[in-house]
Amino acid sequence: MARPFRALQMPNLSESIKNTAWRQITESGASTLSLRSIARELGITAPAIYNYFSDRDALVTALIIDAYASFGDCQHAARDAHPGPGREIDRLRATGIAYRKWALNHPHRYMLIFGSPVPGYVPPMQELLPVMMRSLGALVGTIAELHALGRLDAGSVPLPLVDSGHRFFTLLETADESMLVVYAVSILVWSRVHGLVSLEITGQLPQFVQGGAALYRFELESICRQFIRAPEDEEKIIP
Amino acid sequence: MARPFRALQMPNLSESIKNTAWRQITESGASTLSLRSIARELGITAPAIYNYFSDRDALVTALIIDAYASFGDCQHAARDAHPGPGREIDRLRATGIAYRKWALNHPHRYMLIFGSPVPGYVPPMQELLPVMMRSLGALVGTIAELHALGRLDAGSVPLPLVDSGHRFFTLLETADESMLVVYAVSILVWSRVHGLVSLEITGQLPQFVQGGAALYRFELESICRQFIRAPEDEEKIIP
DNA sequence: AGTGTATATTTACACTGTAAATAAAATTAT
DNA sequence: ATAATTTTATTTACAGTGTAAATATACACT
Repeated sequence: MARPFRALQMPNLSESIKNTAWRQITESGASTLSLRSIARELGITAPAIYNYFSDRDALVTALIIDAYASFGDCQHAARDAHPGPGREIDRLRATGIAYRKWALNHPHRYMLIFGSPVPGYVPPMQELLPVMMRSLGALVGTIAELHALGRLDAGSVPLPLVDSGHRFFTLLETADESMLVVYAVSILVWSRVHGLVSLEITGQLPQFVQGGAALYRFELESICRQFIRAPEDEEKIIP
Repeated sequence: MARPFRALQMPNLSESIKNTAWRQITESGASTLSLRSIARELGITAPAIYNYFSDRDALVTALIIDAYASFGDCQHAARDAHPGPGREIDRLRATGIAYRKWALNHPHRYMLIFGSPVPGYVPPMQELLPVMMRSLGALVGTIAELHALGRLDAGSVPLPLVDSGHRFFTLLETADESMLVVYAVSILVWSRVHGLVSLEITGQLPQFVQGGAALYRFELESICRQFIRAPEDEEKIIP
């Protein structure tokens, strides 16, 4: 007996595989992910998965892409909740708060995309870079808005040395030189929220501090204080 | 045939096991660590390791403790390279530079202790906390010195809410209330260097920036600028 | 109807951690 | 010196993993 006709019971098996994979990941961590256990839970055999994902790594990559999409959606939603001119700082704060919130809600997904994810898995960057860029686009975009308004105080931040041949360079929508300072500041901001959030998620912060929320808010305000200068109020000065 | 007499050839097998484990980790990552491959490389059988480490997790824990010791030694050596009063900021900078240097020299060890280490491994915090505290003691100590000199500008940093029953509380050498602000600032500083270093190590920074050194130096200076105020120069003001 | 392709199965192999029983070497006690 | 004991390694075994190969069936198209 081979291939009992299940085609009507499991319409899109590819999605089902990813779903149960997520379930197992959020339940017992990304480390115990196993093709056999996924197949067992779905009532199929393990090699059947190879029709949908050529590899275990291919499945992990698909999961990572989904995670980036979910993360990016949250980031953009938070930013777009404060539209209009004059509310750039609100947008920056909102993306910051949403960053930690999403990470705490999906700690395994966060570690899957921003930490060292899975044993032996090396992320295919050329495939992940687009979704990664898009997910961080909410932050970068807001920083760019502040820069355009002349309200970005980057200090003497070292500019990224991006060579034109680098693949990343082609992904910049507006690749003009003035954007480099935006990317430098974005990276610094990203690294700061990532540092605090990753320590909190991996359980190394609660050993010291209960309630990472207050510490995180303080850090967000420090970031705003360092990189944002007050509006120029040109009407008041010029006349 | 059982137990060929090898006792003279392998004096301290426990150390040899850890050494080859480190070799395999630095060679192909902490994920591909395998008791069997360690045994194979040492010319013994896999179950023999169980005489020295009750578990695979026990071996990983031993490795983590060693990594903390190595990291802590570097941190303290960097700090102690600038002794004497009036050089507190040099000590802070030195520990910061040494932090990144050690992490880049031992990326797998860094991820082993500060990232999500190994599949299915949950770190026994009550065992790791002492070495962890000691390794971060160089930073905390320097921050405490600055605080004692009245040069710490903590702003309105939220204080850690440590309950007296918490095990961490008993580990503080000087558990007076005034130290809480020192710990809060230390955590913030730690999270910032960790954020940048972990992004760089996991290969997510080079996609954007080549040369994380300049960015890291900028971040260290930002940290100093935020948390350290100029010395009071009492001789100049009072008379 | 017949053919072809997609999808699943079975089987198999090389790996992993680890438990149990066993045996020899090393140490200690008599 | 001989006997008993402990330490340290062995072999064997089991359950689990990813994945390659061959096979067989359901479905779609000609």
